[in-house]
Amino acid sequence: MPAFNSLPGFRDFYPAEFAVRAYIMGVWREVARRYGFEEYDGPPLEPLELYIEKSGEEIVHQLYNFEDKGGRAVALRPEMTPTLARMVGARAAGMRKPIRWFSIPQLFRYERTQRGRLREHFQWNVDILGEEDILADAEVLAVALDALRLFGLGPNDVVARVSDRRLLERLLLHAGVPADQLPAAYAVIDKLGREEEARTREKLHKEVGLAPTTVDEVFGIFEHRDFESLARAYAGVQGVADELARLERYFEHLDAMGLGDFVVLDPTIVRGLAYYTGTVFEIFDRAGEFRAICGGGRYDNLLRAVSGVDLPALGFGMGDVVLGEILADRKLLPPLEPRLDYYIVTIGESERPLMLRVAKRLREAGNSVAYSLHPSGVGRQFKDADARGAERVIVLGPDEVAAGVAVLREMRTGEERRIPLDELTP
RNA sequence: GUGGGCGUAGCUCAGUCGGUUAGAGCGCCAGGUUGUGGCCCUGGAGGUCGCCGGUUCGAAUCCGGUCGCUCACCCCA
Repeated sequence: MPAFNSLPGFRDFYPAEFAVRAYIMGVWREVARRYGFEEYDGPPLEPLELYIEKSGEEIVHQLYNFEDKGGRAVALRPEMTPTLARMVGARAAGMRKPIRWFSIPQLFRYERTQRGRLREHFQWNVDILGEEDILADAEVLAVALDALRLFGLGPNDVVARVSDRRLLERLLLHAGVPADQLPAAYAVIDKLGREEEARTREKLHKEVGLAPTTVDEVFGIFEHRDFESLARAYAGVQGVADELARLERYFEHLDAMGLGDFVVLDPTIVRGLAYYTGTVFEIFDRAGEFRAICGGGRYDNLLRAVSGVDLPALGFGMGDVVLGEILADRKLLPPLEPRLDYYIVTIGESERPLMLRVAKRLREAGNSVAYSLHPSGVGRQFKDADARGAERVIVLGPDEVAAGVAVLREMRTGEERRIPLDELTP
């Protein structure tokens, strides 16, 4: 038994696990690049106030927070958006809009671990700041969906459920929910689908203070799951027609990007975070086996709250834990074995200086090269080459050196040929 | 915070109506094979059976406690 283990909810990344992590992050970076996003990062430790300001005191219970030696209340970042808002807010005046940034921070939260939830994870954050047009909303969702496509997940595997808090606000007000009870109502509605309807009804009544008839009205909203139905029922309500029209454009944009099959309208999606103000979405596996893969939306007021700069913004977070589980479950992780371009086998110790010169030359040309670090039998060296995934083996022995050549073996086919030594050495 | 399940080799697990020295497969190391990998054969290293205590002539096995992992609930960025 080892004397120490990693802390609960924290992962060791042995090479096999690190290869998965690197693959996932590689796809994230590639898709961000394709959409023209720039990478940034911030401090993993931030002032505790940065999170309390936005989400309330109770969030402290899920934070890794402590007082530093200078007496500051600090916290390990539980999410990236406040840091982003702080950074952009500080320099917003001089930055060309819209700002398209992404980051892959490691985030922390102190919670009981369970499937898909650890105490740390890496989360791909993609955000657009300084753009009000609904095309920005579609663009952000497209980035998330395109990444999932590149991982090999199609519209039969995953679905983005989309809604808009502005629309829901109009509908809830119409149903009779008091304006000052909207945040509480959002919090309860966010649970729909995760708990029984009777319980949600009870909470709306007892915790939000809605009359039973109002609760019925609220549930009436969620019986409509498409534009036509919503429009028929509520088009006459103040503002609803405009909100529906904007959401329809959102869907049209995604359709034009070839992503229409991934997206459905779902008025019950509100997201747990308090700061969302417009479109909101969550991406799930269609089978419903896993937690949400990705969630995001528009938060037009957060920058003003954090930095005093008024800048519309939106974005999403996609974690590596749930995504990794789904990719493993669907067998979509590519082979991630170690590999080498060359392995150099020597017959005797006298060839080792030549071996090192050859390796230097090959490495300078960009190849990965390895060899035994101690004298060893030829058979053993070949075993080592095979185990390390060498594509080619170069054999250096007295016969070859005397003839001024080396043997080059293609490990996949077993084909061997002799090549002049001066093609391998400076 | 609540409840269920599980802790035996690096990994996956067997072994538990208490009974010599705790096993297998895979992996690892080495040899068979100082000039050619995968397959095969042989050998080896590697365990305080999670920990503490109790019952007993005797505990991996039974009992109590504890820690850890895990699943679900709660919560959820």
